[in-house]
Amino acid sequence: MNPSTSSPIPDPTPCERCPIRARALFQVVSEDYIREAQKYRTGQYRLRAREHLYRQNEPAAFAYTLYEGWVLLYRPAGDGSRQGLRVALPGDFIGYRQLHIERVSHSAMALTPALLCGFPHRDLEAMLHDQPRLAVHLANIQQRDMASCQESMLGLGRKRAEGRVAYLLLELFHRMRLRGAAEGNAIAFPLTQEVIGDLTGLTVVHTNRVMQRFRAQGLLHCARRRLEILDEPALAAIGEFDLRVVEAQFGR
Amino acid sequence: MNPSTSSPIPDPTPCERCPIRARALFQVVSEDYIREAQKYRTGQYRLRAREHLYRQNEPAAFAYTLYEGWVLLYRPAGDGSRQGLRVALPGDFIGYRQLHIERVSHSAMALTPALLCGFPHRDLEAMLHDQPRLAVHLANIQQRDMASCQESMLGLGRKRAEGRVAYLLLELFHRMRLRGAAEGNAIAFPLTQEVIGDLTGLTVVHTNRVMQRFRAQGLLHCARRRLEILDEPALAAIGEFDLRVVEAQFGR
DNA sequence: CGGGTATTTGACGACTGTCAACGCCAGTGG
DNA sequence: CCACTGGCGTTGACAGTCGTCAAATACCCG
Repeated sequence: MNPSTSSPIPDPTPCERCPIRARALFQVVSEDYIREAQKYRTGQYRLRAREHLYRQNEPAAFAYTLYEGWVLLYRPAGDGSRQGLRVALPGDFIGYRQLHIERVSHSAMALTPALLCGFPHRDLEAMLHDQPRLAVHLANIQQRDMASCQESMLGLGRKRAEGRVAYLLLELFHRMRLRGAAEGNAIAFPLTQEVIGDLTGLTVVHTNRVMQRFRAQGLLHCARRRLEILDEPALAAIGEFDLRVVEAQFGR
Repeated sequence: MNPSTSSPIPDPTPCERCPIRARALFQVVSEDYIREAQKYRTGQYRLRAREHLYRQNEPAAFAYTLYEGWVLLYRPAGDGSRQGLRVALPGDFIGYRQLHIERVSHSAMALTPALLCGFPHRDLEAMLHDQPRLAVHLANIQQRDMASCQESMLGLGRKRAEGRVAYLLLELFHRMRLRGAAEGNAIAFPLTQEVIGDLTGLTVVHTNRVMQRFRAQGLLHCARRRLEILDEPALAAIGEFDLRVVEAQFGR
């Protein structure tokens, strides 16, 4: 559980003005408005691997755009385990929460060194009022997350271990591919089997057995923080993975 | 699976102008605006129990406010089973989907006779532009649904059968109670054990065994479409149910 | 009263978790 | 260069939760 010794609030260090356009959220807002707002409101944050961006029940002050690295969003469970909710990849929008409500419902931990742009909720709300298009876009982002969340519920409730793992791996592979980060049929892949287990509702031990079966059947090759998809049709069948759905959700 | 014989599109019959204020979504919009918009845009729909409001992959044209009855939102699974996503109760907002994207990701079926207010997506989008407060409010509704969805993921991935069922029953009881629809520690409860199984990722048979154990232990009494909570503390412990969380999400 | 729907029961087995231990590998420090 | 350390992956034995199949019973509504 949350160690009471360490500060619950991570210590991201805001740096110079964020150099990148916060693609995920602000792409629909006029450039002028962004420039105006970001000039004094946006900070840049760096996290080391395993560092938390925020934790459940913290008063959340910022929303973020992930620029570099992978971040795990998860819900801590009562017994000390955790349920992975989503893996945020570069370009993703993180940490929006109900306006006027104090606390975040989940935790966010960097899986790799990560670079993020932060934006205060307070200002975000103001921008929503000034820029209706932004609000519509935000609603769409949320709706996309929602569809992904429902897909996960289907997996957790109705698929067996192999199906859940196969789906997760293919989803991550294609999300990376869609942002041009694949090398052929391989991607950089920083997830440990423990994290895969967290995301699929499995134990490490069982995750390991599934991965080994996949490897033995020549479906994939996963080692040294790289994942190579060797037999996508087979994996897609096992995981009931539909590329068109993922492209519609995460493609653009 | 979906019987190819019956029309995939249900046949809701729009009636006279919706007499109720669409509380869930439009409560923040000026009364004048609502009157203006609803005068010619909103229709009323009636469903019988088991009738579908819409089905997955249908081109969705409407969003709805549920006025009377219970509606099950679910994702059909490949093997003909289904994963329940959420139970919509009177007052809930249903069916918003990504603007500009054609198809709904899930299905919605009435569990009881139901009465709904429909609102075309096209007009909703226009209203979002005109009424920024509405957009913020919509984002909040979505965020609330998102938190509920994450809670479900935690349950499906990390709790065992008894915990999932206990949580579901308490959640539904308190959601009904919060809208004044409880009689003491009992509510009208139209869910069959099959639907409970759909929502908790269990089979009917196992759901039945869990329910019987609860009954044998004197934790609840469930029969004749009524649910009575006899030992809430025990159920809350089993389901890791936190009333404050649910009140924060569904209260108001 | 009859037919369909919902609940219940039993036997059986598979999937997955638990516990405990071992091995591999990279980074670190001597 | 080597020993040490911690993280991660791997293995085996075993238990139990939960699914499957099949059938009987209870309930509801026309």
